[in-house]
Amino acid sequence: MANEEKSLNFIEEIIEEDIRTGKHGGRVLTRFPPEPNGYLHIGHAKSIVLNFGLAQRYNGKTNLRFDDTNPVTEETEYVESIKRDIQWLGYQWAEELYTSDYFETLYEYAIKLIKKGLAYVDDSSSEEIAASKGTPTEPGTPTPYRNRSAEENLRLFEEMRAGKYPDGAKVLRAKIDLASPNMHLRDPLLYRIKHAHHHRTGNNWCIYPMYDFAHGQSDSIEKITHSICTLEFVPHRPLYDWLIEQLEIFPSKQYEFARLNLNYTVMSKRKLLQLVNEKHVEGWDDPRMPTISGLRRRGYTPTSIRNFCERIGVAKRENIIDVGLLEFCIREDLNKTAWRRMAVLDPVKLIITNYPEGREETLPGENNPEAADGEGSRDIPFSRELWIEREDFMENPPKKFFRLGPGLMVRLKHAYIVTCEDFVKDEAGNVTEIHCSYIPESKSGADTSGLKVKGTIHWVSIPHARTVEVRLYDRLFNVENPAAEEDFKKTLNPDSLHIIERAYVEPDLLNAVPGKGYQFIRKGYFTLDTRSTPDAPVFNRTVTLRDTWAKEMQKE
RNA sequence: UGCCCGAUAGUAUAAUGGUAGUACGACAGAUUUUGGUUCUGUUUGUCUAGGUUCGAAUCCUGGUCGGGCAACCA
Repeated sequence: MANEEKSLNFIEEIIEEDIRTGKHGGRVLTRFPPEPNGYLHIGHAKSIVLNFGLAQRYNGKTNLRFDDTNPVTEETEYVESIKRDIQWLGYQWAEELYTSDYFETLYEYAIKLIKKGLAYVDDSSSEEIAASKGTPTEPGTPTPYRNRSAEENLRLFEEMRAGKYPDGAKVLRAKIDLASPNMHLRDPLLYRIKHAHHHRTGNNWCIYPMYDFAHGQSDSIEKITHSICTLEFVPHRPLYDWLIEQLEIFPSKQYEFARLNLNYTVMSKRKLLQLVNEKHVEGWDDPRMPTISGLRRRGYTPTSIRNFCERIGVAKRENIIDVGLLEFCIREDLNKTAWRRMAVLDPVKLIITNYPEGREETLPGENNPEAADGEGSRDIPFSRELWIEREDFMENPPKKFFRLGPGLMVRLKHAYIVTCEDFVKDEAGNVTEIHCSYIPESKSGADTSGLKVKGTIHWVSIPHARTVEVRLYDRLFNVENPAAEEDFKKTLNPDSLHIIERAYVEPDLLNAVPGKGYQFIRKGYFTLDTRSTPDAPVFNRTVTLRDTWAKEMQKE
């Protein structure tokens, strides 16, 4: 199995073939080209891992290029968040570039096209142009401006740049084929007028290139060898190639893969922005969001996200990945790295009747049972009165219930075996106290009792307990594919956030380090929230533990 | 009904004319001081109809189904 090679995805095959045939001298240069108009999400992570991963694998490099050709939606805040997220994922770009750096070159390219008679200024309105493009089954018709001379086009285009015309008055279009079966070849728009402030070029420009006249050209300027994008750009490829050919510039090639879709969430920036703007979530980094910053705040690790992106594969077929796979990846990582701690989220009091009042013990608890050396241990205070989880006691337990109930015996993790002898209920019928006796010879690490118990439960000593806030998250949407709904917001899960204001934790948890994952034994993985303070600690639940018992109970 | 892309277990993804495999899930069992982890086993698949071939998931043709394309968005 060690010599079994990992199979290649179709892009790796293309690259290996290119290297084999000596294309570009074996050079591999990819790019990650986000538009700075929103935060990166897990779908971008797939693209990042693909682009940067390919470069790493084939001894190449990856540029970070902000595709900032639409000044009205783009902001510096997004630039910063994008850079932070990429680095957090563990990648470093070769160069930080902006399409806006190429505005002058792009303008010259446009001039060249005009001079070749391959572009013209069109005075038609947006509606007129749309109408004249025809339909997929009917060819388009030329507008009255299609046959302007190169000289006139040159003059008009220069005037556009000079600011002589208002927004929408004129556009520059490529002159290709109004009857093309590919709508993108029906004289696509190249430049439009926007008297808008640009986050980098300020007010230097009032004309801005369209995606199709910017992306491929930028790839070419940077000498990108493999320009990898998502499937919706497949029909753009002939235009991508046409422009590079007519401009006679470096022949970058575009390859398309299927974007990531995850069930029970939405992935479009527009929809995510809507959730943020309409306050359905706390912000772009809300732990329920599929954004990189949301996942980070939730407690996901870069390793887990990278593993996820590698496991899902790369192909051209539409897909919807089960969010369970993402959860598997974070559990897999955290299981190996998270330190174990005890926390009681829904407390009920347990009194050890034969344990002397006022007596205390300090018990050792290994930090990480998955590590060979346990990664050391912390001290856990133990006493006569403990908080335990309410669900760990049942008045009338079913046969396979390996926890507490009248007469039942369990081990208190890292401590003693106790037997339940009695319990107290209030007038409403709620259990308020559970009375147990402990077996002194059963102390963890020095057990001479010879007893074997099926269940082990976690606990927190009441006099030593610290109080923290705990936030439990569930999926944001109740349906698998919210985007397919008429109104996706109607399928928001109203219970996606459950706040426990007072949970009891062992004292050492106050030493928790931001960014580190902790396993609350038997409850799940948690991490400090970014809004947590030493005076008011807040923990986010990253993911629950697998719970076969809960599944068993659900069957009945 | 113009053009383009795609179709392999529940979900993804391999097999590049020669044994349909892997991961996650599901199910069963073993281990376990976390009903966690780990380990073992089981289950489920080539959209369809033809054709080429000794042999087809793979090549060809027709069909079916899914997705995309007619923003002064990217």
